[in-house]
Amino acid sequence: MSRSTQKEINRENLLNQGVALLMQQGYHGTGLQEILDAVQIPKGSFYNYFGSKENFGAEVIKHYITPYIQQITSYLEQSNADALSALQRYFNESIAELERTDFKGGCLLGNLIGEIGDSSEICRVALQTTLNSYRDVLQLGLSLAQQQGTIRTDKSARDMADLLVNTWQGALLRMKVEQSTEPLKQCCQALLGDFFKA
Amino acid sequence: MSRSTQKEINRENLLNQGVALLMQQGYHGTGLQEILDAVQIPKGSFYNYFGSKENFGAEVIKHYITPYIQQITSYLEQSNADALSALQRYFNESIAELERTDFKGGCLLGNLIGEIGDSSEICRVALQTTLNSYRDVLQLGLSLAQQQGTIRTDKSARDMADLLVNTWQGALLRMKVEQSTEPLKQCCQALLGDFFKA
DNA sequence: CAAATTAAGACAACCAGTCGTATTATAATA
DNA sequence: TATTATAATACGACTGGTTGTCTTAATTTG
Repeated sequence: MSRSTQKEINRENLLNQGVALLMQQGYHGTGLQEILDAVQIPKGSFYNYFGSKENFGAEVIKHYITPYIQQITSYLEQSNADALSALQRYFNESIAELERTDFKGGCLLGNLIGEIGDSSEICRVALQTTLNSYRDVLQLGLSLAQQQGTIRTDKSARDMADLLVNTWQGALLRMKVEQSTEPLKQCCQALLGDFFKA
Repeated sequence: MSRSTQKEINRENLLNQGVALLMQQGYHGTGLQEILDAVQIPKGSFYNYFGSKENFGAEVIKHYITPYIQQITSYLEQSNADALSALQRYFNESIAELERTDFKGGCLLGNLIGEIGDSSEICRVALQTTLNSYRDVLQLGLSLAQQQGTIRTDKSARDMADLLVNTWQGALLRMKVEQSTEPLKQCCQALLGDFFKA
C-alpha cells in the first residue's frame, strides 16, 4: 500500500476516534494516548498529521458535521414537495439514534463550545463555521417548506433555522441531564409542529 | 475567629472561585491547585472541606444557581401585576451582563452538562436538580403572567418554562461561538415576545 | 492531656509535546 | 536495471510539568 493513502487512512481513523471520544469525555477529559491506543497509531505520527492537540480538535469539529449535513440533504432530495416532513424525519431519526445510545454524547459541537469556546480561538472559529453550515442546510429546508406553503413566511428561514439550531442544542443538553429524549421531542413539536407552521 | 466560621468562609471562597474558574475553563481544564492558589488555601484543607474534586464540582453547581433564582424572585415580587415584564427585565439584565464580560463563561450548568454530564453521575444529578429549580422559578413567573392575561393559557407554564430554559441554554452556546448576544435577544423575542404571548 | 481537625508535602499517574533514530520511499546516477 | 543518495515519514522513549489523592505530622480544641 502506498504511503500517502495509508497516511490518509490513519488520519481518518484518528478523526473518527477523536469524534467518538471527545464527544463523550470532552476535550480535556480525553488524553491523546487514549485516542492513539484505540487506533494503534504511535504518538510521533500524530504530530506529523496534526501539529497539536488543539489543531486536531479543530479538525475533529469539521469532520464531525459532514454526515449530518449529508443526511439532511439526502432527506430533502428524497422528499417530493414536502421539505417539512423531511426535516421532521431527520430529527425523529436523530432522536431514535440517541435513545439507542442511551443519551450519551449528544452533540460534539455544543459540548465543545461550552468547554473550550472561551479558551481556544482556533476551535471557536471551527465551531462557528461548522455550526453555521449546519444552520445553512436547515435554512434551506425551511425555505423550501415556505415555498411549499407548510411553513410561515412572515419570519425569515434564516431566523427560524437559527432558533431551531439553538433550541435543539439546548434540548440536547437537557436530554443528557434528564436521561430522556422528551426535551428533544418538545423542541420539534413546539417549533416545527407549531410555532413555524404556516 | 472561631474555627468553624473560618471553615465556612474558606468553603465559601473555594465555591465562589470554583464557580468562576469552572465556568470559564471547564471541569477538566481547571486544576485544584489553580483554585487553591487563588484563595490561598492549602491543598490538604481542600480534602477536609470536600471529599474529592467530583464532590466539589457538585457543590459548585448547587452554589451557582442561588443568586439567579433570588434575582428572578426579586424581580417577580417587585413587579405589580406584570410578571412577563419582570421576566423580560431579568433576561435583559443577563444579556447586558454578558456583554460587559465579553461573552465569557455563559452558563456553568450548560457548560458542565456537555463536558461531564456523561461521565460523572454525581454531577449529573446535581445539574438535574439545579436546572429543575431554575425551571421552577421561571414556571412560576410564566404562570403568574398567565393569570394576568399576558401569556397564553393553552400551553402549560411548565412546558413553556422548559422550552425557555432549553432555548436559552442553546442561545448561550451560540453566543459564545458568535461572540454576540444576538442569539440571546432572538430567544427572548421569539418566545417571550411572540410564541408565548396571549 | 487526649481527641479531633487542619495543613503540608509526598506520591504515582498522567499530560501534551519533543527529539534522535530507524525505516521507507523516491530520485539520481551509473 | 542495479546501486546509491537524498528526502520524507514513522516511531516511541523521554522531558518537564501538572493532575487528583493520600499519608503523616503539626496544631488546635475541649
